[in-house]
Amino acid sequence: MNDKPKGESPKSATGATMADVAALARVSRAVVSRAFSVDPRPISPEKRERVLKAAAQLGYQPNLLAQSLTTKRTNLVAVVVNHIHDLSDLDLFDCLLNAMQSLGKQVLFIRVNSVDRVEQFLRNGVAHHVDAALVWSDFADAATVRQMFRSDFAVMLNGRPDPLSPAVVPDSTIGIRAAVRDATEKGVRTAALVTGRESSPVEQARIQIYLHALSEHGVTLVQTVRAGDYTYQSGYQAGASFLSDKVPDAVFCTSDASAMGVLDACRAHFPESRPTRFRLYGYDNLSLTDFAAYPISSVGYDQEEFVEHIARFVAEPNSFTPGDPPVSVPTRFISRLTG
Amino acid sequence: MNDKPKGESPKSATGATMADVAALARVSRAVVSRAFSVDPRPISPEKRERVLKAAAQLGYQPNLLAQSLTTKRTNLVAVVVNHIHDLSDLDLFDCLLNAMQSLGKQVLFIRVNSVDRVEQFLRNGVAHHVDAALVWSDFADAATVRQMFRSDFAVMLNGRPDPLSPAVVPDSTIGIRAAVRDATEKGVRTAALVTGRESSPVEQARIQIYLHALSEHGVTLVQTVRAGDYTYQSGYQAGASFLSDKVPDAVFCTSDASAMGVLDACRAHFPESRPTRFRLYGYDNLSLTDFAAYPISSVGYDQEEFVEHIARFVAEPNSFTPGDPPVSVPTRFISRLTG
DNA sequence: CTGTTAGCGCTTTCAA
DNA sequence: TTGAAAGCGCTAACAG
Repeated sequence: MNDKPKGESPKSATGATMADVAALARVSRAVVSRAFSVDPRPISPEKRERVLKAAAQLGYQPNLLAQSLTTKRTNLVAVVVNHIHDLSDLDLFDCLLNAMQSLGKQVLFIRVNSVDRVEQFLRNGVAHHVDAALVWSDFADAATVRQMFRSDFAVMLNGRPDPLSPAVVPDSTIGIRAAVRDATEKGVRTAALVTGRESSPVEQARIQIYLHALSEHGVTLVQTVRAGDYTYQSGYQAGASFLSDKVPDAVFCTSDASAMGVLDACRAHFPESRPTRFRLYGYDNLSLTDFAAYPISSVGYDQEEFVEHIARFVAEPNSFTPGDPPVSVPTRFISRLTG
Repeated sequence: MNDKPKGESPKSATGATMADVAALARVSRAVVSRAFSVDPRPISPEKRERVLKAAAQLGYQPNLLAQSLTTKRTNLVAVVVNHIHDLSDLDLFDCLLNAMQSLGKQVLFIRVNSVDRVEQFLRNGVAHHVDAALVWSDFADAATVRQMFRSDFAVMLNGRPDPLSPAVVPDSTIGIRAAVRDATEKGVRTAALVTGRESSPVEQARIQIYLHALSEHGVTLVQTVRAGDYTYQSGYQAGASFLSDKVPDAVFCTSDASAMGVLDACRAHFPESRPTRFRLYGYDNLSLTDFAAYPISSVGYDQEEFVEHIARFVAEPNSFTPGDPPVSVPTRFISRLTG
């Protein structure tokens, strides 16, 4: 109890500052700094004790913004997305948020649904000072991201790898091949492919893998339907293609959302719980495919595992060496009623 | 083109600073500050021109962290949630993110799925310095939030209003009454209520409104099923209650997710596309209820409108005066196949 | 309109 | 081990 701190009085509006604590504990500000430092710094136990006590008394909180001015580290991580409409995002982001927070990072969500927004963020915001940027949005390549955020550390998750940045990508090959194999084992000989937004590199790659897997297993691709984007609605429209007499043995969709649309479009005409005229395969393994109404066979990866890789890169940036190949997370085939 | 800036050379690692620009443009740092200020400050057009040009040349970006050290404003807004599992979140957060960014704010997502996490955030992070906290999580009251974030500006969206903080709440009454009225008009006399996590004040209030609306319309509540939380799975389990011969005329669920579960549970036994033995009403008006498989009559509010109110509070904190009542956003009833 | 001068709250040499 | 002092990058009076 120091009844007369000699520094200026704590301004409750702003919160107590280091100077207030230093005055109360009768030490220098430097000592306060050391007392709060995470890595060991020279300080006598008694003084540390005094400081901590004084801090508690004043309700002192180190100002991390001020801190970051000198340390150049903000404990902020940016998550850059096109939007968060996609159902698949929900499952992932909760997991991600949790992981980042466990690392002591706080997550800045940045939505860039068009390229012209990029400019806006260059002007605006604290975003420049994040420790790392986790990039889902495919609006930009790694180079752009690295300059957009002053951070030199971007983790690419948008299928646009870059030798200078770490990347994590699901390895669709395994899962898709398993799906196609499953189909052939059930007698599928012809197939249709329902694709999403083809400007996305991820989608491009996925399509190639399907094409390859199909030909590899001797399945003839008789039809390709561009469904516009990964939405239910686009899938529903695409579904109209499969109502005629002449339908392929199987329909592969590059997203579960589209597959759900296809399924419902068929149900609108033939009220079975699954399309009996063809087998249906989705992609993403949305938690929704566990709902009874959408028992869609799908391809997915372990999101915890995916996020773990990201977290590792964030926690130990040095675990990445320029030139390292993208980390790949295996996918697997999940069989459900439609497949 | 100044071929010899007289200040220190720009350190490309950190990025150019105000001093670099000032040197290049041959003005004082204060002038640079003014040139970049949003609100009008005295500066001659020529000098502003020179500064902007120099800045462009150097790729200078004002450091908003440093800025906030003096201005006490960070342009950061915290969104505090329990988690982002709920399907209803998806629709809302994208909208919110967009709105905040339009205001030039960046959004910090903070996930506090348990009360003990609060402590962690008190120690950690930049969160203390946000300009505003938008609170969905019901883990804490306004007072706690106000001290958790040093910000004195919290917007309560969790149904825990506080005289000192603005709040926005959906006015469930309108929509729920409309739903019940719709039911009675269709001959409903008895009803069951499927409830969610009752520790949530929002849920508590919602239940009361249902009870009131039911009795008001002369509908007898014959059964209440606690479905645990707002999930499909809990709804599915609850659905078992409605498979016997003796079922109520209508089942009201306090969330669409539960209603979807109830619907599928019934379908598992009676393969109609809607439960023919009772009418089914949900709540939230999830975009999923527009999917053909879940044509659930529901109660919802206009999310754009909801978010607009929030945005207004953030943009003009003074539009709130302590003691003001919560802003309420009307809900409406959306009739679909099941209702 | 402009430049000078203090800070904002904290970290980090560098002597003591 | 400690404290003084010099910044980090920027804003905000205050004279001129």
